[in-house]
Formats: sequence, structure tokens, C-alpha cells
Amino acid sequence: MDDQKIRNMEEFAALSGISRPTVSKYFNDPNSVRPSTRKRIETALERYDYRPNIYAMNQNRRLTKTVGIVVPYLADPTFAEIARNIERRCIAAGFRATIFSSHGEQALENEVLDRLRSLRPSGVLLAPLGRKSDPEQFARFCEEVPTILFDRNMAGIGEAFVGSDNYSFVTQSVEYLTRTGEPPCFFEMKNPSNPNAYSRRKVYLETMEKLGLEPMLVSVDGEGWALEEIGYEGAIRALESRSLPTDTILCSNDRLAIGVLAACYEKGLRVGRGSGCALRVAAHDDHPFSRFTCPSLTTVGHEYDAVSSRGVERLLDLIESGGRFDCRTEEFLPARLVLRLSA
Amino acid sequence: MDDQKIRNMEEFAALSGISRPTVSKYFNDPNSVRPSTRKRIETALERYDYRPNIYAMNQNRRLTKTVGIVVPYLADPTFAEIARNIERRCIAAGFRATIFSSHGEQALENEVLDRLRSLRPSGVLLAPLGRKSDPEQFARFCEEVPTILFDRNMAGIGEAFVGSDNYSFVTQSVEYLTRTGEPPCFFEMKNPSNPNAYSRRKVYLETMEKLGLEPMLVSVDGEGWALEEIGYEGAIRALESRSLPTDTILCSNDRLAIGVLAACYEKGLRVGRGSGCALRVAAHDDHPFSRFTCPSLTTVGHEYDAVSSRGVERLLDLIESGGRFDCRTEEFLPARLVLRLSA
DNA sequence: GCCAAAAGTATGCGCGCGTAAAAAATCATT
DNA sequence: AATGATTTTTTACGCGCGCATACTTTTGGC
Repeated sequence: MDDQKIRNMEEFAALSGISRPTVSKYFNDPNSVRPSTRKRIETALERYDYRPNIYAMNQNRRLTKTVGIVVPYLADPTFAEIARNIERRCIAAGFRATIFSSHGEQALENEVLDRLRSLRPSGVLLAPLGRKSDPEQFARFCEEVPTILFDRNMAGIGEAFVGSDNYSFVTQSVEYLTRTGEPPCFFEMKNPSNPNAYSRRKVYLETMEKLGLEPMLVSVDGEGWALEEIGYEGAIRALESRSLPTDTILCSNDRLAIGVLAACYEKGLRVGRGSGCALRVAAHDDHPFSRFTCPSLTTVGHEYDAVSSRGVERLLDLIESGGRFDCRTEEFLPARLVLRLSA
Repeated sequence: MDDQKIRNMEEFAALSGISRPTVSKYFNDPNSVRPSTRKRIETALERYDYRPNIYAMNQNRRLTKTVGIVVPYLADPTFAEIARNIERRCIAAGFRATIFSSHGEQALENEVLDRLRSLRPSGVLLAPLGRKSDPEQFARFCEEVPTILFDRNMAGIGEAFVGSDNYSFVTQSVEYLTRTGEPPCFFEMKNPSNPNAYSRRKVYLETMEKLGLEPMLVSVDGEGWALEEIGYEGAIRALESRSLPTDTILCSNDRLAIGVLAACYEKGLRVGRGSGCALRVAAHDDHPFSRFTCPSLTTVGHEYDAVSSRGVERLLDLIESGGRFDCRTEEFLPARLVLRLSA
């Protein structure tokens, strides 16, 4: 490998004895040049280790072969998992992927949209913050950039939505819990950061009603994304005041449940469905660590693979269709009940 | 807000009745133009909602006001936490930050370095994969881009290193455990993905020797980053074969410990330091969820704030120095023993 | 109202690359 | 060897912006 630093395509083209436009064509699609010249470029490539500047490329390509992925909160392993899954699929489809996180802040979300615009991506898979998101910003963004929403739907925004079906989550958990024991109360944040929490609460209320049961909400205080702590504090308070209306706790999501389990353990309450257990705890999401809680957490899980594969599929369709769909579709994928030991 | 879409600075300058170079100057530093023209630009900005393309900006700025942050594995909450912490500090210092993850793969790590080069950042805070990293690639990268390593040191690479001191981690945990009960065995992966694991093993061996105690390694199989599962499986096997040489388990990191705790719970073994407890378990890192394990995990924690603040400090110094330090420094920050209930 | 300093403008070039059109070279075929 | 088809080269321009220079206008102190 030659040590000579190559600054741009011009230099590289000169050194390899080929014109710059042809080199450019090669990088756009190696098969678009004659095999003999392709060979020549590739041997030169080994000698000089040059690679084009992708941001300069994206500046004026028709199709940038770049997609953006936006999640609301990357420190949440659920989103980290899904983002990584999507990224891998995009790369497999021949695209370059860039992951952005809003970190739970609206200001950052707008900043992310801006940066995404500058990137001129072929398409974007976007999970909005939800309640905190600025709908006007989103609408404008989606007019400029072909976008598919995931995880959280926003009416009329983006070319399509793909996500898990909160209805499927909560009906399954409530049905299972009522069938096998006392009906569950619903443990949640009063003012949740996760946008899906509202839908889940709603479905819980409806489902209980449909079953002829009295809904029991346990809404705890707390702001932000420290969900384990919020769940823990809320559960400690509820346990100490003996205000739980039932022995079965259905948490809005797994991270809250992790806190609840910690509180139960601390209070010496055995959790599970056997005899000798004081409480049952279940939740939703199938967080990557839920297999390793004590006891392991019964939950209703995202079909991560299905959601991300379908999301990427729709995105590729969208890109192929030139960035617009004739009609906006919404796909709600079913969730899967995961029975473990906590309920 | 006018609906007219503005494509570039030229258009915006024309519409706001100001020359493009002046507008450019404004975006570079709003205070560098006369207050009256600043006002004019800002009112126009409200009407048209134009923002410059950052990638075009970065293309030929002297100082791009952009920093890159690279972590080996973003789905690990420890790294997610540190990355976010660093990002926030960079933004506070007036920089734009972009987070990249290698996802534990060398190919992606190289891709990330490439993309970072294209970005022309003012500086980079880089946590290498370690064993899997390509030193030659790193060396070349660091020659082109001012880089500070963190989390994991690589001899001679980058302008400086800032990270936690594995020596401090392990000596504290071993000292505490031996002082308060049986000496610990060291529970680790045989072939760890996390590069710090090797140092920790080494320090454990040395410290035990120094104390005149027989080191006891429990090295479990497993590849990749599913550390909880690897810890769980390893612990189940060790418990079933009754091969543990002591009642005190010191895990190389918290994520392994989470798996170990799950295994203990499943086997009905009470973990903690009280009477009636069969085992003590401790670890290193102070993972964000370690407060909520059952029982809560005694661990030695990163001083996240100290590491990220010192790392950013050094990076800003480096940028101010024009990208080179006279001499490469290595700073190992002490860790902090966090006593909880598991040991 | 004058003048020097400060601020703004016009102009032109550069960054690293894509892309279009026409001219030239290469290739496969007869 | 001539023909036509395919590739490559040449040339020229564009993307969205930074930056340097020379030049013009505004500002504030007298």
C-alpha cells in the first residue's frame, strides 16, 4: 500500500490513469464500466486506498443510496435493538444507514430533522417522540423527504406507518392474566414519555370494560426516561400504602416492570404464578433484559424482526416508487405473548 | 411563515435583501455582523425558515465545529449513557456532535472511520473495539483527524487517552470482598468482546497474588455481546456442577452479573451479604440497571461524569491546539465502589 | 459636515464530487 | 479493413457553501 495521501477523486484518477468521470461512474456502479477498466481501477484502489467523500457525493446525486433512521431514545435498549436491526437490513439492501436519536428532547428532534435534510437521504425511517413532537415540522419534513413512520403513528404524516399493534399487546396480556388469576391493574406513568403508553392505557380500559371488569389504574408520578426508577419508586409507595387493588400488576412496559420487580424483591414479596407468591407482574415490549429479571418477566413482545423487516420493505418500495405512495397505509403488526415466570 | 421553499443561501440572501457573504458570516457567528443587519436576517429567517446545509458547510470550513463520537456497541446501555453524556457536553461547548457505533464489528468500525473522515470533524472521541480493531487503520485515521481515545487505550494511537482505571476497579472490589468475607473468584468470558476484560483479569490475578491468596478464575464460553445470556448460562453450569471454589463471585462486568443473578434466583440461591445468603455477587461498571437487579448489585462504577467531562475537556484543548499535542497523555480516572445489597 | 474606521457588497475561486453532451477511442462483427 | 456499437475521454457546468480580495457604503467622533 502506497503511503501517498490522496485528497480527491481527481488525484486518484490521475494516478490510476483513468479519467475522473469514469472513476465516478465506477463508484456509482462498478459494473457500469468495462471489466478491463474496472480491474485497472481496483488495482489502483489497492495501492492508494482512496475512497470518495460520501457527503460530497450525496450533495448532488439523484439517488443517494443513503437512509436515515431516527429513534426517540437510543439509551433505551428496545430502541437500540430495533435501530440496529433496521440498520443491518438497510446495509444488506445496498444502502448506507445513519442512526439518529432525539434523546427524548424536542429540540434535538428538530435538529435531527434538519441534519437529515442536509443529508439528502433516499428515504427515512422515523420513530417520532410523539406528544412532544412538533407536527408542523414533521409535516414539512415529510414533504421534502420520503419518510416511513414506525413505532409511533402520527395521523397523515409520512407515506406509511409500520409498527406494533398496541391493541394486540394489551388484549393478549389482559386476556391471559384474567384467565389465569385475578384481573390486573394497569401500572403506568401519569405523564408518560413513551407515546405508546397512551394507546396502551386506552386499550386496557376498553378491554377490561369489554370483559365486564372494573379497570384499575395505578398511575405513578415521574418525568423523563428513567423508567426503572419511576417504576421502582411508584411500586414502593404503592406497596407501603397497601393501595394495590389486586395481586396482579400489568405494567405499561418492561422497563417499569423492572423497577416494580426490584421493589417487590426489596419488600420480600415473592413474584410469580405459583402458590406462595404474593404478586404477579407482567408487562409489554420484551425488553432485551426481561429474560434476566428475577423472576424472568412474562411480557408481550414486539416482533422486532417483523417490524423492522416490514419497515425496511416499505421504505424500499417507497424509494422505488420515487418517494411517494398513492395512498398512505398503516400496518399494525401483532405482538407475541411471552410466558415466563413472573405471571 | 412563508411556504416558499428556499434551496440555498443565495436564494435566502436575495429574498432577505442581503448579500450572500454577509449571510454566510452571520451563520458563522451571528455577532460578527452589525446588530441592524442581524435583525434583518433574523426576521427574514422567521419568514422563510432557511437553514444552511451542514454537510456543504463542513466541506470547506477551516474549523467545522463538529465532533465525532464513536462507541464499540451502542446497544450496551453503559456506552449509550456515556455517548449521550459526551454529546451533551459537546453541544454545550458549541459543537455539533454525531454518534457512531461499531456494533461490535470490525468492518463497521472501519466504515465509521471512513465516514468520519468524510465529515471533516474538528475532533473525534473514539472508543475502539479493542482486540478486533485494525491498528493500522486507526493509526492512519488518527494522523488525519485529531482524536482522543476513551474507554479503551491503544498504545501510541490518538493524541491522548482518557478512561476509567481498571486497576482501580478491580483492586477496590477485591479488597472489599476479601475484607468482608471469603475471597472472590473472578467470573469472566473466556474470549471477551469487551477489551477492558483482559486488563481486569490481569489486575485480579495480581491483586490476589499481592494479598497472598490463590486466584480462582471462572472463565465461561460464549461469543459476542449477549453478555447477560453468557453470564446466565455460565452460572447455571457452574452451579449445577457445584464447581464454584468460593461463595463470592466477582464478575468482570455488570452485564455478566445480571445473568449470574438470574441464574442464582432460578436455582433458589439467596444472594447477599446477610446470614441466610448462599452467595455474594459483585461486579464492575455500574450499569444503569444495576440498581434494579434482585438484589441490587454491589459494583465498582465508572465515574461517568468525570470520564466524559475530562474527555471532552481534552478534546477541546486538542482542537484549540490545532489538532496536535506535544506529548501524548494517558489519564486513568479512579472508579467508585458502590455498595448495594448483593455483596 | 468631514474623515477614518468599521461594516457590508461584488466578484471570483475553491471544496469534492455528479452528470450531461459531444468527441474520441476501443471493441466486436462482417 | 471497414462498419457500427459500446466505452471512455473531454469539456463544461452544477450542488451548497466558505473564504479572500477589492471595493463601496455606513457609522461615529470630532
